[in-house]
Amino acid sequence: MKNTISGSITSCSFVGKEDNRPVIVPQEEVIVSPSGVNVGDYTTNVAFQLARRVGLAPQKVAETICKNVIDLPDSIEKVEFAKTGHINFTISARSLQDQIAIILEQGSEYSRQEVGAGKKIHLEFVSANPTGPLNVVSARAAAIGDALARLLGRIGYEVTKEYYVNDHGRQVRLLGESLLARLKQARGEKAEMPEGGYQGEYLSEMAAEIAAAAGEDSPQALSAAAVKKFISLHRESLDGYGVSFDNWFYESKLHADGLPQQAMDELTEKGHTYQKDGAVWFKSTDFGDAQDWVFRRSDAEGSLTYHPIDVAYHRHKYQRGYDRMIDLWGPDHHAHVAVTKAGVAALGYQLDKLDIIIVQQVNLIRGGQKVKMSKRAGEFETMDDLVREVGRDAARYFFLMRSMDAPMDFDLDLAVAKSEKNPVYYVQYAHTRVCSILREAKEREDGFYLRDNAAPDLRLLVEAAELALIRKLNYYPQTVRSSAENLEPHRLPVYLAELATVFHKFYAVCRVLDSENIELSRARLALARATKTILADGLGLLGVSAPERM
RNA sequence: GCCCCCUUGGCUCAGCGGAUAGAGCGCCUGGCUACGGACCAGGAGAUCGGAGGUUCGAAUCCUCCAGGGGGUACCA
Repeated sequence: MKNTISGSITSCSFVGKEDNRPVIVPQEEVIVSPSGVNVGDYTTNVAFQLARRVGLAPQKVAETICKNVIDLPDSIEKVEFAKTGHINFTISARSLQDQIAIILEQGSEYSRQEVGAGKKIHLEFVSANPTGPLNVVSARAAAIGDALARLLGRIGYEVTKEYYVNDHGRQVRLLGESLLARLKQARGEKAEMPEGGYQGEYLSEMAAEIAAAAGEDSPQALSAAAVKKFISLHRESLDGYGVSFDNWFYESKLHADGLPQQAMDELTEKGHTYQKDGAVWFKSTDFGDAQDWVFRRSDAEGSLTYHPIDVAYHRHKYQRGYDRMIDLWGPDHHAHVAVTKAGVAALGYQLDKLDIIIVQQVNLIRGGQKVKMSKRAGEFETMDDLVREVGRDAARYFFLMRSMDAPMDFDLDLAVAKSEKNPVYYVQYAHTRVCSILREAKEREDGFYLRDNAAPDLRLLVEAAELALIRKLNYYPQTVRSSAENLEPHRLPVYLAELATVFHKFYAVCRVLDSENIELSRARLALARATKTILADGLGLLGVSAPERM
């Protein structure tokens, strides 16, 4: 609908001053939604842009444009200019009413758009190390990544969700050594944790089980068994959270194919590395980074650090032919964004295809106090703990409510509260209410559904509350699109909360089931069902359930 | 030191260069003989961290400053 109006504006012309030279309105993004004042459904600022070019006041320009608008689509009831210079468009009631039939017919396809045109997006998220349970930041990233994947899919992208598994290298070896130490300690033998080893209590708890699976007590066998175990635990946690991945990519595969070494050699050949202190450094400062990084250690084997491996991994993504790659990383990887991009650029790949986004920290708040999460055993909250405590719906909704680039306070008390204070219930309750009405309609003798086969007369929906509700429904596709395109899934919960509000207002004012007025009841039932469709679809995109009863 | 993120009512946050900056919580008033009161109506409460700049127009873009957070390993 937005496009239709845009089309009508771009095709109208403005006659300039003395020379009568027609000035065509620029075909830029000129339509914006009105904010604040209730002036119409769409507004445009073209008059401001043209004012200077033609040497007239914006209001005069707006007035002239309004008077010369031609080919106004039927969907627009009126075009007005404001004294500020804005030109406002109001969608006709008729066109709004028709939206209901469209929503009911299209269902979740109502928000389907083809702006992605089948382009392939690679979305990597969570990618936690298989050395411990998933934490709350992983839970945040999982909620966001999963919602983004659905949103991008909805607007026509082909999305691949990938989980990168660090199953190779130093931290894996360390994990095996830590386990061995724990095992020995459990047997009463004297054993020291290796330097920088994994202290977490979960390791002691799992040591015996892992040892049994490993079959032998070598660090190698133990770490392999532990990695396997943690990967399956991660998978379980994510399953319980409703998040699945299309692909689990193992770092060991990169090594098996010799890709990190190859990337390293190539960077050296191209002159992007240098020797210092016995190590090989990559000149990432040449590509805008704040510092250079060691890529090959000075140890006896000349082993590679994490960075060239990650560069190789990203090159592998490029080679797989994605049009765009999006990584969601935790705040602890902050400094690595620049070096990874630098490495990719040094190998000659286009950086504009790659977005590395940092999902910021999560502070758990209980009783108004920050929950302390030290690295010491048992003192950090895992993703499973969180989900167990607040439930999957509240966890996902809370994470998705907030913009991902700001650290967030997660109020545990609010998330568990089964009350009006809890934002996720507010939205779900709207859905439940519709379901309740629909149940009632079925049970009643009035035959709201079965009176006849004719479609309900949507022209009966003329109340302000009814039209306001349809207006909000009509706005849904744009919300989906902007959430997806801007990689800002939090816009959707904001919208859903607004939709719930408009519905609750409608509910307060407009009785849906009225035996005295069957035709109106049927029309309002259609509106209620359309609302249910959008609420359920929106919640579904967020991975949050839309309950029939609460 | 350097890099990144954040700063909007008492609190937690929306806000897409445009009109009178919006929600929720908390606080104060009201509202169920009806399809679920986990709801609705109304009120108080904001010099959008500060100073410059760009612009017809800035919470939004740019620069500087301040405060908060994170990072700055030959760990990942």
